[in-house]
Amino acid sequence: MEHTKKTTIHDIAAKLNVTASTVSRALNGNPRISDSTRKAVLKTARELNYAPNQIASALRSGRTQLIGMLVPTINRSFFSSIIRGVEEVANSLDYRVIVSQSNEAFENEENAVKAFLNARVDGIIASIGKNTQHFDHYKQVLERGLPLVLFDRTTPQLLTSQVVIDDYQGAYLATSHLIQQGCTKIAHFTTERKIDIYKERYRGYVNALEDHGIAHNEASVFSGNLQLEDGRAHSKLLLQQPEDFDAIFSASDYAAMGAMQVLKENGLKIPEDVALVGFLNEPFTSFTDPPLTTVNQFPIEMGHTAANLFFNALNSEREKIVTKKTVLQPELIIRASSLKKKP
Amino acid sequence: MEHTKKTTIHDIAAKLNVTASTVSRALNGNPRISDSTRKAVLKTARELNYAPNQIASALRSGRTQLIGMLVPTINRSFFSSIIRGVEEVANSLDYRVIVSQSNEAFENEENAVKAFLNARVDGIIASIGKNTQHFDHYKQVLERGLPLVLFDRTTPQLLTSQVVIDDYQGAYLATSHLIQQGCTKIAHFTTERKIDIYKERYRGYVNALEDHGIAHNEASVFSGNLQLEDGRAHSKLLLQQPEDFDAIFSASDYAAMGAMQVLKENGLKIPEDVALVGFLNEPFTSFTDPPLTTVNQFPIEMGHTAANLFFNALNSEREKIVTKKTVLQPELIIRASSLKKKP
DNA sequence: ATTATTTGTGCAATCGATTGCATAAATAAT
DNA sequence: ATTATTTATGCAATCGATTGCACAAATAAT
Repeated sequence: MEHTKKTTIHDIAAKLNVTASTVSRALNGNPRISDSTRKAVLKTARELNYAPNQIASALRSGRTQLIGMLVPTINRSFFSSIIRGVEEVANSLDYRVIVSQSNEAFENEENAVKAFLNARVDGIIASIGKNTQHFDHYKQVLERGLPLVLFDRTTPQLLTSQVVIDDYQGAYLATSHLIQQGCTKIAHFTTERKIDIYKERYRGYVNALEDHGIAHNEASVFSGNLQLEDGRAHSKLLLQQPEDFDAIFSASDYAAMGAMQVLKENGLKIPEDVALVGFLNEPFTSFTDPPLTTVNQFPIEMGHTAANLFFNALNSEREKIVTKKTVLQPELIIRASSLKKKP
Repeated sequence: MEHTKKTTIHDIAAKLNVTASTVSRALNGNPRISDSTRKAVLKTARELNYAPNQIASALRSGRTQLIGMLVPTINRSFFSSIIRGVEEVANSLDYRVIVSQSNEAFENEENAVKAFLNARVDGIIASIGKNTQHFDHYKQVLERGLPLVLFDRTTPQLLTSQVVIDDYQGAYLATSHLIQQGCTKIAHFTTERKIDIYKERYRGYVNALEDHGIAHNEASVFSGNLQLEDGRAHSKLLLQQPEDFDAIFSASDYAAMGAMQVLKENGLKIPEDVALVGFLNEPFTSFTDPPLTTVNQFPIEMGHTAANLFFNALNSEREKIVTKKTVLQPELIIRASSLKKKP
């Protein structure tokens, strides 16, 4: 099969009896090209169905129009929505997004960043893995003068732009809501992991209790991996404890779901006997019975913000890169699992 | 800030008093290089922290190690899982994946393919949008001799490798299962859209009924957009109809979920009064009450398969590209929503 | 010992677009 | 009419790696 040979600026140049330089300048809007030449070039380019070879352009100019995007897991709603958000902004500016996943493995994370650098991406947008040991690979990115934007899972050890949601505020809203619904004995599911976001949620929970004059009892806080099974296990313990409880605020929707299952299995009514609030607005939360109250993190908007920060950094003078930490406000989505009073 | 200048093969060459050609050959395992030189080159490369400039390599060799991947929507579990699957295989072979989404808009689809070609990807893996008007943009890909793999939403109009699941079989399994559970009046939710996969599911439904000697009644088939609201609407109609029904097989989990809601709102018990089966194994299906029986499409495996077909095409002689249609077998995941008899 | 073959490197062109510098032609200034 | 300036284009190097061809040195064959 005869492959359509791709047209280059040289083909256009030959047809018009000018040089490739002239064509290149005409196509790039260089003002030193006469109107007549420019029009002729554009016309011929269209006729020959010219498409620029971005690889050649990238080699010469040093800009590939590629963004490397690293997430722990591609097929988790939160992350895929962020990718979506980044893609939307990037594509509108004629940038493309390369995705890689770390699967929470430090080695994968290092390799992905290296691969991005070898592919000569113009910068990186990433969420740090749970098992990250150090940040040397990210520092290399910064040393090369490339924009680096961290989202959701960030670190103060890197001086670079970041986007997070206000986890404290989300937890505070969630807990306050439960209190407003008349709950006073509110358990909390969290994790030991040293990731800031969970500490912040814990802090929001504690502060909301205190601000409403409720003594916070450390026996009501359960630590695990925040998966469905953890939520189930914590709930069983709760049921065995002598202390009563009338609500659970879980730092993850999955663990909240585990709680919902166990509570229902034990004949407890939600929200009448126990009110339930999760975190993250996983897609399934609107389909549980009852639907689960949760905290929306606006992942698509987070993606937009990350992309905007990226392009800010990209377009600023290297010396003047403004590193900016953007904190998005979460939203409490109130559903039946916590709604004891009719509003 | 001083940016670490990237080392090139010329730096290595200079240090060893050889030429760049020799270095290039040594690094690429060309057999015409002596062992001693090769070792020296590798050693120096390591010392200088050399990383190849893939852009330069791509320009010369014509291979970018990039795969363009086009999906309708990035943040839908099915598609993000396929992306995940493709990414896993691609990364293990040192290829990177660029993702774009069409949002089901034909124009976006065309633009994405063009952008991929301009970025000089080595090939494309795509799922056709619902509103695709023609396939010229895909034909261009093939004319350039680039591998093109279609998954899930494919078309016989393009002679290229494809991966689909056996929708007919999935529907047949689902319907047969309902019959085995004792159901005889089984409604079906489908869509008018001219996409093969839904026709196949419809066919599987009808054939399963006939094979079990159950007359198929067109009044039990409801057509819509297969979203939650459609499922709700269809179910309300079903309840108003004089004919009785004891099961619903929905071609989508969302519509099945809508049915579950309406049935429960009307005091019907699932599965005792009406058994329910969906399709796609959306993540939420295991969290509904009762959990929803559905058909698993193995999206990650589908991504693996798509990637493998891609690399097969890439590595075969252009003249001999074997276009292969792979049909994956789906799995019926039986959950409480359809389990009337204890097994 | 002479010719043929193999082995290891170098030379230089190439991939396609970009860009600093030079230069011819056209226009403006004196 | 001559010089200065502007305008439009060409020349050639460059980005970094790859590769066909040439060629000297080393080894094998006669």
